[in-house]
Amino acid sequence: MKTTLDLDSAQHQALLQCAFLSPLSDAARDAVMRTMTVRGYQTQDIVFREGTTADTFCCILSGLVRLYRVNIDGREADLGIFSAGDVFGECSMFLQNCYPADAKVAEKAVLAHFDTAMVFELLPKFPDIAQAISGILAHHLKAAQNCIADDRLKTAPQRVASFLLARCPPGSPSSTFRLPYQKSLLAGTLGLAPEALSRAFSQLRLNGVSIMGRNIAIEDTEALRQFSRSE
Amino acid sequence: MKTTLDLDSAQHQALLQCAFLSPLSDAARDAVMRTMTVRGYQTQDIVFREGTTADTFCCILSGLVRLYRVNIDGREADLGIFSAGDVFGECSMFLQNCYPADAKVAEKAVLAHFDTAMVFELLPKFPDIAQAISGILAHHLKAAQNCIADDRLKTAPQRVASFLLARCPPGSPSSTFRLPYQKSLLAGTLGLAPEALSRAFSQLRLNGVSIMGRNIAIEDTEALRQFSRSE
DNA sequence: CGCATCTTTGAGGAGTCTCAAGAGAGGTGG
DNA sequence: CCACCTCTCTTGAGACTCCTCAAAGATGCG
Repeated sequence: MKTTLDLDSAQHQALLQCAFLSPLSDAARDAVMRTMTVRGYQTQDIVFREGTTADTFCCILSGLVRLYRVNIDGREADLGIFSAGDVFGECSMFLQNCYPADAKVAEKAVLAHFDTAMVFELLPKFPDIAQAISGILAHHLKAAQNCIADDRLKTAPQRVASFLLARCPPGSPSSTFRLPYQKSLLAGTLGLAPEALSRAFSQLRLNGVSIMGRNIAIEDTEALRQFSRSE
Repeated sequence: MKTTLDLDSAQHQALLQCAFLSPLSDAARDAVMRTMTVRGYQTQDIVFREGTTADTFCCILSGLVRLYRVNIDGREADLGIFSAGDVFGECSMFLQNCYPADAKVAEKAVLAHFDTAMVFELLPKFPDIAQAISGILAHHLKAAQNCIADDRLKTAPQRVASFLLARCPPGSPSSTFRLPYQKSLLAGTLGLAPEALSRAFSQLRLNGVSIMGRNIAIEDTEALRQFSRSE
């Protein structure tokens, strides 16, 4: 394990509890950790670009990374935002070592890189590695399908409501929390222009949602859930 | 291998060349084939429903299957259409044995079912099985990401153009072929109302595409590719 | 405290959906 | 072989959602 940075305890925890490492046996974890490099990034740094050779895939130890596609005109479509403990870029391992999208740092980050080729070599010896990666892929796939379904079936305020409900503790009748990142980023992941997100929030005020800067208070989660499904 | 139906040679070929079985070693293939059941379906038959327990995942031997999500109002959003040789429902194996969408037969089909629990048991013994499934998941994920990006960056005519170009032999300056299924199904997979697809086709006539029923002729693939990326 | 960045609001327009009606294709039976 | 029926597809008109551009108002950082 080669680290060019000292990790704090939260970063260590993110690493060991991520969906890639946490299900592994000790032997498999040791083996993949030997292919690992840790690197720090500044906001706006490019982690990788679509179509380039995939040498590594990443686990986020801290910070935020945005995955997106770019148009020929330079317009961008967000595929997801990843935060501490998330794994991304792993699918390149099964796509001819080619990244299927761009990844850019959205907030100063520390990333653990695993060597794609070396981990691939380990698959036959440690069956639990492929299983862990399958689990990650399945969750990413389900998230992408959720995104497609929401884009096609829900209006902007309904999508925002779904997003907010996903970060309420399940079962609680009301909830208060802070948005995990700035609103323009959130707008992107929901497939909206920033102005549309702003207007969606205004409309949610009528449904018992208070917005003060990044702080959100939801009066009645059950009523909001109702709204998020049909108006 | 338990078959309740006789398979023709095309169905046999679809089975053996599918992304699940074709990369496997003989021993692994034999093992998973022992968990297999083959069943015939009529159009509109439900293969499985979102949220139900996933006993099996499927390989299509012939026919068409539509994967979609349903709204509380009954509105549907298509996640994909699968045809002979395609595998679907495999992600349930890593999602607590729970299907993430509905699957319905769109055209009279014969499906090979693999037992989810039994195949899962085989993963430690045959590492290539998890690897094959990872490959399928990665391709499904990339397709879903393509879908999100196209929905957000392209207009209806551009999405239709992309779809048509994807079924032209690569490198050919012009091309003629038949749509793989009826237009209302195609509209669904592109996230369009049937009327919008019809209007998109009208507009593509101005870009050198002839439409006669299901038969398509593309005059200049390169020009159409240009159009599909930016207007 | 001042500046840069992010967010909100307004107005206008592009794109797609819905509903409704007409045209076409494909299959069935006389 | 043709008339008929059904199903699919096309066309039109109007409404709605969301985007774009522009400017004003917050927010946060040095």
